[in-house]
Amino acid sequence: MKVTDATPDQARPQLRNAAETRMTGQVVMPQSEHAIQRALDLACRRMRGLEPVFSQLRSDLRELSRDRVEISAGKSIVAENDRCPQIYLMEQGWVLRSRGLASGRRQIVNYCLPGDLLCTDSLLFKASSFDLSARTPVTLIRIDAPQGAELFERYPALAAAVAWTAGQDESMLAERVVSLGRRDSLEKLAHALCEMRVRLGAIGMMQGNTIELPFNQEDFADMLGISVIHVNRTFRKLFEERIASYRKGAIEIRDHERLKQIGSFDPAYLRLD
Amino acid sequence: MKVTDATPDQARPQLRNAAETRMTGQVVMPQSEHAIQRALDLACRRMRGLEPVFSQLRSDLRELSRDRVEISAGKSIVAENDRCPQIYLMEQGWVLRSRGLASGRRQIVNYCLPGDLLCTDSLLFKASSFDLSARTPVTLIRIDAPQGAELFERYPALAAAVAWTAGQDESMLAERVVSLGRRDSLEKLAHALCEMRVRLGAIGMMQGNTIELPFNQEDFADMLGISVIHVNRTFRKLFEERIASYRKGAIEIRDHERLKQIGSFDPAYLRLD
DNA sequence: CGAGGCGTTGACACCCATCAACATGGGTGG
DNA sequence: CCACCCATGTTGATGGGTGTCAACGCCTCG
Repeated sequence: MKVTDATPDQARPQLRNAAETRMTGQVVMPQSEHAIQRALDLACRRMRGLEPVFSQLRSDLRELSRDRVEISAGKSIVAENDRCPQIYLMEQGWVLRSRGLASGRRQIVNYCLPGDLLCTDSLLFKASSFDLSARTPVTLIRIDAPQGAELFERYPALAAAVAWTAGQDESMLAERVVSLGRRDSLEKLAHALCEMRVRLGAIGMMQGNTIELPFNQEDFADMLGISVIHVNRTFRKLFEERIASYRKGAIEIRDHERLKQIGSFDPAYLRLD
Repeated sequence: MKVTDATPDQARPQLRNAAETRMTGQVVMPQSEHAIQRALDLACRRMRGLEPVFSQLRSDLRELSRDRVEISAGKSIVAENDRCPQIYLMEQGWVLRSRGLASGRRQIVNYCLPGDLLCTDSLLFKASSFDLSARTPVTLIRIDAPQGAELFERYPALAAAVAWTAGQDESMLAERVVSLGRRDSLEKLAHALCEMRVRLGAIGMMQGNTIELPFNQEDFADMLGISVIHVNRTFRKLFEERIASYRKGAIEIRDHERLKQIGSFDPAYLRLD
């Protein structure tokens, strides 16, 4: 299901009834200056190095922003091999990019957080080779950016932000390749937790030393490339060593230094400074 | 060692003596219209979808291209945590991007071929978190592109090419994440061979059904995240099934259909069409 | 109260890493 | 021309990390 098919008209009521929401999984809401402002602030926090064009970027995104879309948890935003004709700025929630294999296996490629640009590859390529879906209720701001060359000629600041996003994503994926290829399960988990701590911290979503997140152990399994049961064993090991403790919806980091050490974590690849 | 430290002056003789070459690992050569033309042709072959700006891209790259650098096999082009102040257009050879871990393990993140843009992230970020090194003798065309916002304002076509490269790299890395996370060794190897077949074919480097490449079995191990010995066993399995045969420096694909099927290979992610 | 999602634990099997030994071949130096 | 070395490939034995299967407990929600 593609979000963009849903509501071309903007005269629609702001909230539908619950039944309709459940069926379509989406609600369209009007533009909101406050929401755009907040998401833009988060986006700019991630993109140090683009400061010179921040004001231009803000005005570009304001000019191109359309309505907001609210997607209920579990719904797909863009399906594999599907075309997503525009980009989104994330306002709230967690989004997963994943691929399902014929054998039933699944691999989570990365996760997106408030302030991230979604579907940036739609501006350059035909179709997405991955599924993009809402892990929690998600709110997106629809951005009507022109595709291909026109984007780069007319909106250089936005183009820079798109390129920056692609570059940051590439850097994070490269690090994930290292984890999946050459770290054992304990190292993988430790590294992933360190990454979450920094990414969430950068957008003000850390609650002290606890990571609040909508991942169950199966999500960790599909992200780290190991089995659910082994995720459980690995969390237990971290718990026994008093390094971190898992409970449904939250992970408490007790010994951050050892966690960094186990995961050989160096935050440079996150490109946050 | 950074290539760029070597030869600020362009008055240097075209070829140094062999001893000097062996020491520094690099030779600087003058600009060559023919070389640029050839590399540009290969680059444009990869970037369908940017056709509208090809002529602009060609003139941008011609304007910004400086001398050529020849790097001998095994030398590092950019080291981990090092700064690479410019980008390169690959003319010849194979380049590996990899990361070494403290434990001695190594992970190859991706490989670059003629026509690829190198170090594109240097235009946006401070330092590289990976090592970039020549697997064969490599020839690069140095491109003096401005960094950050200036690039997007003054050279939109080149900026588009940089973004396109980042997007394509990201897509390939996402696919590698799937392989490393959720495919067993036979599937990983089959998928990697299919990918090589298509990528080399796209730039005219396939010799019929044989892939000529500078990878030994240890390189495959570090790319696929398995051990050397298991690479050997896996190649033997492919050989026994008459699907592919490995010999030093070349791999012959005998049954391409089964190879694609085993690796669940779909070339869409390569973004070549 | 039942059902289903999620977490936990144990038993067992298998994929793959590790270690060791040997084969092969190309390059180097005598 | 030969002896030697080193990189690379090949094969077997063994063990460990991890996957798979099964069962059970807890909690939430309808």
